[in-house]
Amino acid sequence: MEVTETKQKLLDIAEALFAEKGISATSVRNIVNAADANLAAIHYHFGSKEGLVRDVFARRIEPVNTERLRVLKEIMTEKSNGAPALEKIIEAFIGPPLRIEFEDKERHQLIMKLMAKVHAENHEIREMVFSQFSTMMEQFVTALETALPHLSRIEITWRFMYMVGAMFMTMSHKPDIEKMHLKENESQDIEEVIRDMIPFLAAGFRAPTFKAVKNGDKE
Amino acid sequence: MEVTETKQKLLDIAEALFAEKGISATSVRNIVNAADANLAAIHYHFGSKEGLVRDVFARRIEPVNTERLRVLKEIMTEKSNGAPALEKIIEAFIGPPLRIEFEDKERHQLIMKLMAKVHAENHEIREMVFSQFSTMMEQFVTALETALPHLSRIEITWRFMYMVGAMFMTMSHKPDIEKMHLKENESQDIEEVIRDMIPFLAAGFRAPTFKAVKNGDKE
DNA sequence: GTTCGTTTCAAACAGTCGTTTGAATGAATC
DNA sequence: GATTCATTCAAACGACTGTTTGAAACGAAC
Repeated sequence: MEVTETKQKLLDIAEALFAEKGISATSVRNIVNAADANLAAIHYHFGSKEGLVRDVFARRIEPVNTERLRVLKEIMTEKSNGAPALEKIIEAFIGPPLRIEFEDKERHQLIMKLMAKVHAENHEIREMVFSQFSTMMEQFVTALETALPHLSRIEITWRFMYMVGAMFMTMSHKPDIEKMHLKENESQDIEEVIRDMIPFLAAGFRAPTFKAVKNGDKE
Repeated sequence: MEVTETKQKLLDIAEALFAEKGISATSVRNIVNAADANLAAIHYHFGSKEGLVRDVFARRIEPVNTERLRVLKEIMTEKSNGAPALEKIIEAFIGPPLRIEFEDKERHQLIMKLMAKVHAENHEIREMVFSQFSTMMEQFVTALETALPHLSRIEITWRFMYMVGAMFMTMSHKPDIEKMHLKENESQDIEEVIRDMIPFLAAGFRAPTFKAVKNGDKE
């Protein structure tokens, strides 16, 4: 269908430009020029620039969160032997967003930078992303509560946020780290990166709280 | 001196607006209006908007990094009994930026959000911040190498980035977490937050690598 | 009291911003 | 072949962007 071709192209190119320069620094003229489309195309297809921004994000976020919750549900039902494995919950959260590069090889860096950028741009976009995020987060925090009975809910929430931060850093700075430590144009396999994140995060989650250490608690 | 008053006011208000709306979404007219200054004031005092942006960041970043390195040096010289304490290195890194709110109570949230926002705005600002950051980071990674002999330099770099991510999340989402778990207008003491971050991060740093676990290594 | 250097001011510069308009296109339906 | 529909197009809208200008205001130094 030739109809959706322009729309698709606008989404793709807008995504790339947003990731590169930021949303408010990217003009609709930048986008339509790069997409070989007319200036009015964005308003025809998306109503406004904001509509385009919303669609750009929605297209990426929704499948990631759906996959996260699917895997989490799988883990929580199959935990026949007591508590669910902490490592599996972590993997269910950080795996899907980091792994999308394999469906979309060429522009994985762009998507990742874009996702990391959500936290800086405000508008209603941040609200939209956050509303989708917070309901999913609650389910993960609840799952983590069963795996980490020594932590209160607020303590788990804090540590969950640390995990989010680690994930974002990986998203936006994987190429920088590779540039520092690897040979030119060499790239670390994302599965390897995910595998190496998990021991760090799992050990962090399992760590006794400052309060527990102070009181000399065993667990 | 009445001279610097306007300049100071511009820096303060620009900082607040940048943190609130982002840099490229904040116009020089927004700033001078909020500061009750003339439109040309920014170009008179800073040469350009970009000069203002640079000064806004430099004013906050330099003292933080100086303090970080001062404390790190202190730790590394007093480690008479073998390896330096991992917890102290972590504290030297996350403490100073999180603690600046006590020097600047009213707008601590703004500063924090602004810092977290650096990673999204590109320009030469990101370069400037990153160049200041990377030399400091190298010194911390080197210090961590002595404290964590079981990790390679790239593994430490990755985990260091996770720590940076955790720090940024704390910077930009502390109020959100408080809103979720505390009574209205109640706020968590930043010293308490720092204290609770350290066990998480220290345990993460100490965690054996995936490779080590797979090979059945003891340490 | 006049000169000097610093700072502030109003006004205008050329561009760019997101958005709107109404006509032109082209393929599908009758 | 005419009609209908979604899509594209060039042109213009007013508002806003960062920057520049030259005059006005200011206190300090002589």
